[in-house]
Amino acid sequence: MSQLISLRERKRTETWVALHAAAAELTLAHGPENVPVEEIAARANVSQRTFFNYFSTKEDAILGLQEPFIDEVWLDGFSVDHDLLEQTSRLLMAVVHSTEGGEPSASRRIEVVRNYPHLRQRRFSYFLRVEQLVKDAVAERIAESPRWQSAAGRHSADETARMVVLVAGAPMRYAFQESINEPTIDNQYLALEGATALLREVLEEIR
Amino acid sequence: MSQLISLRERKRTETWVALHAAAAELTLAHGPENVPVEEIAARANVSQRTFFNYFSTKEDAILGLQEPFIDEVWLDGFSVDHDLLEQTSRLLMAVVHSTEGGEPSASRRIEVVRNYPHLRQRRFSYFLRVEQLVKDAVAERIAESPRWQSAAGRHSADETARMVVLVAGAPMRYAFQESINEPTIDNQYLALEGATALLREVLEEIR
DNA sequence: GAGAAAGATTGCAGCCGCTGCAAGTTTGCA
DNA sequence: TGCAAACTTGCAGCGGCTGCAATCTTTCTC
Repeated sequence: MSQLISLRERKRTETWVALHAAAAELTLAHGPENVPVEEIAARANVSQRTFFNYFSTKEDAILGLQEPFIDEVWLDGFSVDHDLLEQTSRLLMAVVHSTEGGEPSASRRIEVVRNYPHLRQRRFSYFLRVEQLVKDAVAERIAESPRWQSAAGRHSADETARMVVLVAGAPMRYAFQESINEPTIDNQYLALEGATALLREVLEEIR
Repeated sequence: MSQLISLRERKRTETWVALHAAAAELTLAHGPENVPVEEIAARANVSQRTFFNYFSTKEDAILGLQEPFIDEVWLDGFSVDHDLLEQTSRLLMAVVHSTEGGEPSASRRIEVVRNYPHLRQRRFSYFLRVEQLVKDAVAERIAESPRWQSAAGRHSADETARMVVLVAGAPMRYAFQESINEPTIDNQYLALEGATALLREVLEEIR
């Protein structure tokens, strides 16, 4: 009864973490090009073959990326009729935050991403998958909302949701970049606050 | 006097085109995984080694990507005081359009991108570089504009420009996706028109 | 128009990321 | 305790990509 999760499962996440940590640390020390997968695996006490059972790519290991998912809980207070922009923005952030893992790895990841543009790109293209996931969730809600059915007119829920996510994603992209440029801002949520405000200002001004 | 460009230069772009064409065609025929670089090079009558003198990556060759740049001409009518959103959007499109080359390769590229998600991601991350380029151009203009100096208040020109590009980039990302989903729309400019309109509607509704 | 300089192409040898397979080991469950 | 499912591992191999040094082609200069 003490073990809510099986030994197997525990072991698995353990080596996952070990591999990610090893990959990130070695990368920070020597640069991604100078760190063979073999070395990463060795540092985590597994074979090279096992490494590729956990990550399909060396870059994924360095960044500690895993399949994004949406926890139903995050959708609890979610209403498309109120502050849709900010809510969607937060939902995006929640997904990224959960799959990227908070913990000490956060600052490590930021430093990695800051130093190596190639990895930055990888992270952004990971964000694309997240956006798609969120888009589907939002589209579903919009489709159910009476308000949007009349309002959005000739556009489908999916089309509208896609655009909403694109706009709502802007603060998050911005926050990504901000955390790269502004090392002192560790907490990306902070950057996100500022970005959302800035977004509103820009939209106001652009009108 | 007949040769405004040197023979060397002509030859170079010739084999560039040949390589890109070979890569794209073979990919459409057999899928990117089943097309070794050796085969692409052979079809373009060059050695494999030469291939890598032209493209740093097989994927780049398939998509025909090259370093993005901003032609000064495109900035002629550009004013940050009027329709900034649409103008920036068009600037983004101009850059992408010029570097991706119009010609017959356009429809080929769309098909490639539609069929292979991995290449789609590559194209998107290419778009990131374009955005950064455009951001710098816009930031410069904003910095010079009296209107923005008073308006944007506590944000720097660079910050503001970054956000503007992010929002203005939304229709373009949307158009990318649209051209993927809606095969009949060959001309991405058309998709862009619709996307910009949709963006305005969404912004209106979201308020 | 000859010869030097600059640029492009090529083969070769080799590193390393990544994969499929088949055998071995560990964990979960009845 | 014994079987099934999950996980690890070694091995052999493909193929993308690189540096290097030799050769060939275009351009420049006088």
